[in-house]
Amino acid sequence: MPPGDPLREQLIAQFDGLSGQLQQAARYLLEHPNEVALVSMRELARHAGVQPATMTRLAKALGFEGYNALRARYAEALRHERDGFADKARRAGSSKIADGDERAANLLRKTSAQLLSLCDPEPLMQLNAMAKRLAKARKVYVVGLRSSHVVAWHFHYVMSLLGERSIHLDGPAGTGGDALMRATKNDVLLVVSIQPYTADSLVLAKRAADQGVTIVSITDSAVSPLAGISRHAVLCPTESDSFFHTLVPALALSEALCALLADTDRAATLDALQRADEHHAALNTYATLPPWRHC
Amino acid sequence: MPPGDPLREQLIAQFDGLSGQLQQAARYLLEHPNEVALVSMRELARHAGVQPATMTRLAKALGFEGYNALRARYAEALRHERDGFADKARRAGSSKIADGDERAANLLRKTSAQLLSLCDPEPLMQLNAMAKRLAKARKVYVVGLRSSHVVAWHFHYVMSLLGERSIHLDGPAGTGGDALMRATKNDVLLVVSIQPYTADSLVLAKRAADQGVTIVSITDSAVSPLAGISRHAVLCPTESDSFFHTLVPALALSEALCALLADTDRAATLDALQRADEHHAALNTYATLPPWRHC
DNA sequence: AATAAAATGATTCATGTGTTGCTTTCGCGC
DNA sequence: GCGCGAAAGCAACACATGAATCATTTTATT
Repeated sequence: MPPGDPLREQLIAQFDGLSGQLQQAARYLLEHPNEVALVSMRELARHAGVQPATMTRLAKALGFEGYNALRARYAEALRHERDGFADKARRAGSSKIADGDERAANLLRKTSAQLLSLCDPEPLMQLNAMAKRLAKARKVYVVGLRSSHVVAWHFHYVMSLLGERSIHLDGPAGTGGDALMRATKNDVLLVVSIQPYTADSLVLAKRAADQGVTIVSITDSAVSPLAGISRHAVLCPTESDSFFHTLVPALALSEALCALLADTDRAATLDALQRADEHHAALNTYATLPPWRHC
Repeated sequence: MPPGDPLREQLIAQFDGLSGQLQQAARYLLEHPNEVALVSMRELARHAGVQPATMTRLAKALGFEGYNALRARYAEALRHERDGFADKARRAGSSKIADGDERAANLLRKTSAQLLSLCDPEPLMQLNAMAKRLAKARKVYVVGLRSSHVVAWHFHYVMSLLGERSIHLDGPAGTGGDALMRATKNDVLLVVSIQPYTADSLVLAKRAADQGVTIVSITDSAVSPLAGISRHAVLCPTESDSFFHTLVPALALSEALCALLADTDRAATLDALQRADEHHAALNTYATLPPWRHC
């Protein structure tokens, strides 16, 4: 559909070689590219003032297998128009890549696009609001079970470098939720859960909500069980071509959240990192020095 | 399709009153609004993991005459979104994006680009080679400490769904590395470590290498201490504008690795997932069903 | 525990779809 | 005027689609 689209160019290039009815059909495609995928061929033909068969013939004249192939091409253009970079991304990996490499490349490209989709105004707004709410909490409890453990743990780990406000609800022998008993109305519970939602997470969140604790969540849908009870919910895509859902967008959100929180009090952050640095230096935790030396 | 769309709101509002299959269908509509008008009802139902009839029922539950009316509504939204797209792009830089929004967007965009950079031939090749090596290992030991715990744990979690070849070197009271004592030359140790490299990880890797265990690693540099002793090393970017290094690319690599491994024996994978599914169903682990039902 | 009610799955059906082969029309040189 | 070839219209077909119906399972209620 955009002026630079290769199909559009082809249509224009071949136009003069087409004849009568084909031209009329082609003209309609050029002028109403978005209609193509949204209505049936017969209806499209009616609008274009052309016989249905002409559309089939045009498709073949353009080198497509049949009309459906042409239609699919327009549908694809519609899907990816929002992010015009999609073509760029697709072309990027077009060089000589091996059989199995293509599989991995597709997974990574798709995930990359999902991260970009998080830059839409809506998730950004929620993320920012969540950061503000977390910043003024007395304590921040964090829970994320099973696959979501990845995100919850990472959030807690980073926050624990910055202070002692974060409490990870993840103890052995099922004691994970116990710390919540001391939660107050000034506290916030960050719940991370994506489909399939772990039952324990939901129970814990519900209990906390009843206690008056503010719930914020990183989850995957506006109709997630968490979205209803959350003060703020950031929605992240999780779809993947593999058999499990991807956690990469959720983790990226967690990192962004941590960055925003660290920004709210730069002085305190630097001070905390200084202490952490000294601590780890004394213990020889690291084989090389932490990287925030030169910030 | 936009967050404020009345149909979307209605869908969310009515969601709790819907039942089972209807909810699953509704969820798919919410998460893939642009697909609705672009594919047939039956195909949509397949993607949503739902019977075709369910889509008809959902349409009527939402007050539409039939599915076609619903579909027309989505088609209209698609048409209008594109109209609105023009001026949205026009005032893109100007409008109300809060200060913190830009910060988060920058982080996410940068991370997204880093994922794309993993689609270069070099990392893909390494990743594929690593997957092949892991596929024929007797046991796969996994270690990743501190921030890298995120990646190591995720890899182990997914692999544990697929079988019992994976062993996570992460026990309490410093016993994490003990399992390595039983490692043989037929085993592989996957080490995840980025700067600053945790000393314990390196010690463990060195010991394993001396035992004759094959080392593969996800790390951040060709001159990482791990790269030298690794049979295969996938390098991932970790740079971030925040004070900590990003783990998102490393996690994405882990996911891709898992997908490649799952692909090597599809039958076994599906069988293992079936078992996992039954297990969790019996225990009521999840509040909703795992998503791989309809693959 | 038994029954009713609702939800889900499977089957069937009428309709609309894209396609194809055939007929008709049109343009053009002889 | 007459054939000739390409383009355009037409109608029938095979097939997929959305919807309606009935059977089965699940869930709730008494």
